[in-house]
Amino acid sequence: MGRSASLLRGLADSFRAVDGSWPDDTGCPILHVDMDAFYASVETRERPELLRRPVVVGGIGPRGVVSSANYLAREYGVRSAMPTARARRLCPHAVFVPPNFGLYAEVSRAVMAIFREITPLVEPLSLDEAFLDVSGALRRLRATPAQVGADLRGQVERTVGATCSVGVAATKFVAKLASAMGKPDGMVVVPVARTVQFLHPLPVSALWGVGSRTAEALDRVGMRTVADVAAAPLLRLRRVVGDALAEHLSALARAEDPRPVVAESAEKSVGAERTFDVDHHDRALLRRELLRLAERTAGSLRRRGLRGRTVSIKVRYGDFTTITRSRTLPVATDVGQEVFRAASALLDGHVPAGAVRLIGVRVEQLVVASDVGEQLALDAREYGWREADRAADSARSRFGGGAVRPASLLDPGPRSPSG
DNA sequence: TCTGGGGTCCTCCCTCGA
DNA sequence: TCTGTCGAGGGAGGACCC
Repeated sequence: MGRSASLLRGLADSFRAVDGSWPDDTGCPILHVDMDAFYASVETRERPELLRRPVVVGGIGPRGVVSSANYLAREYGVRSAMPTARARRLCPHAVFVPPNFGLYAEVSRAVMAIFREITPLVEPLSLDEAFLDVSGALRRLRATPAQVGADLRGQVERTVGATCSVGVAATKFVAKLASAMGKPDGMVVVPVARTVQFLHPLPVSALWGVGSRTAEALDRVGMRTVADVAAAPLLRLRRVVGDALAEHLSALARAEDPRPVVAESAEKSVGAERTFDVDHHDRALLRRELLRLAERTAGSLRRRGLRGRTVSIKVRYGDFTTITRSRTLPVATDVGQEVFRAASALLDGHVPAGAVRLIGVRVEQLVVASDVGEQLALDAREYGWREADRAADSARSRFGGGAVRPASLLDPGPRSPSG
């Protein structure tokens, strides 16, 4: 461990909750709760024989990547987003499991229900993490935020049999950093008065919105820590990362993050994509896959009670160059055939030939279906397809997902990691 | 090392109408 | 009638997050 790493470790330890005591949590109503190696934990819970074995959840095909790895697998260098093939080389004796998102969603619902018993102000970020604003619940619970966090951790473990880590702070950004420092199975509390001391030694990549590209750009001008960003004049930062990101990073680096915990937020787009096991040139095959993805996307829209106006397709070639093409429809739709027609026209008219690695469909500019009603502009053809889609949805809910599908999809299609 | 899938947000460029 | 400007909205691409 290098000097700066051990410095950070020492810093984290000074904020950690140990044996029922923790730093001053006055004015720290924001909790960030993050399940530890969530998918791998759920798999282990379902299959106790996996206990004490390295477990890797991810795509098991030749182009799969790791979604989650338990801490035993991480000791071998396995990380999420790593190609599964590399994970196999690093840890050949690990158990590799394909993801079961239905199961994870079910466990996630149980976890979120625990959070909502504490406060209605729960903002889920994904299946395995959420922000909670407990400021309104403290009096009722007769507890401080850190006590709420400690109780919640026990309750989650007893109810779903998996551990979580909690960050307690005055703002969302700091609470999120704190929970990451608490991992695994720990809690970190960042007192208001020590927030800057907590933030400033961290690398710029700790800032929300700084990935590898932005970190490189900041490094080129000598900004390597959060303290460097906090001290930088806004004009200089703007020149490096653009106006919006500069404002955002400068505020975060100075511990300013006024974003509230928002219990519900409207979805902006819905889509589906697929990476093939091998690259494909065949347009007929690509079009069939596009139909499958369009039907899946439209199904997701209908389940959510949404329709969308803009249909976009994404094509990634074998050399990883990626293009997107989009078209805005006159009226919003949730009909698979309508989405497919737009997507197919984009593929035929705007996508150069080549070896295609990935193809995807996305629908944007979403509106709530019940707000739209049956549009007057709807022509007889689309009305017919919508009725057909509804009948198919109802058959699928009774007889299973594969019960109804377009005739052109009756052949199994090209193989992929996701099936 | 060789890069999934589902998303959000930002920037830049272009077109169109006022 | 022609030209310039400005803002809105669409489209494309990229970075980022989990």
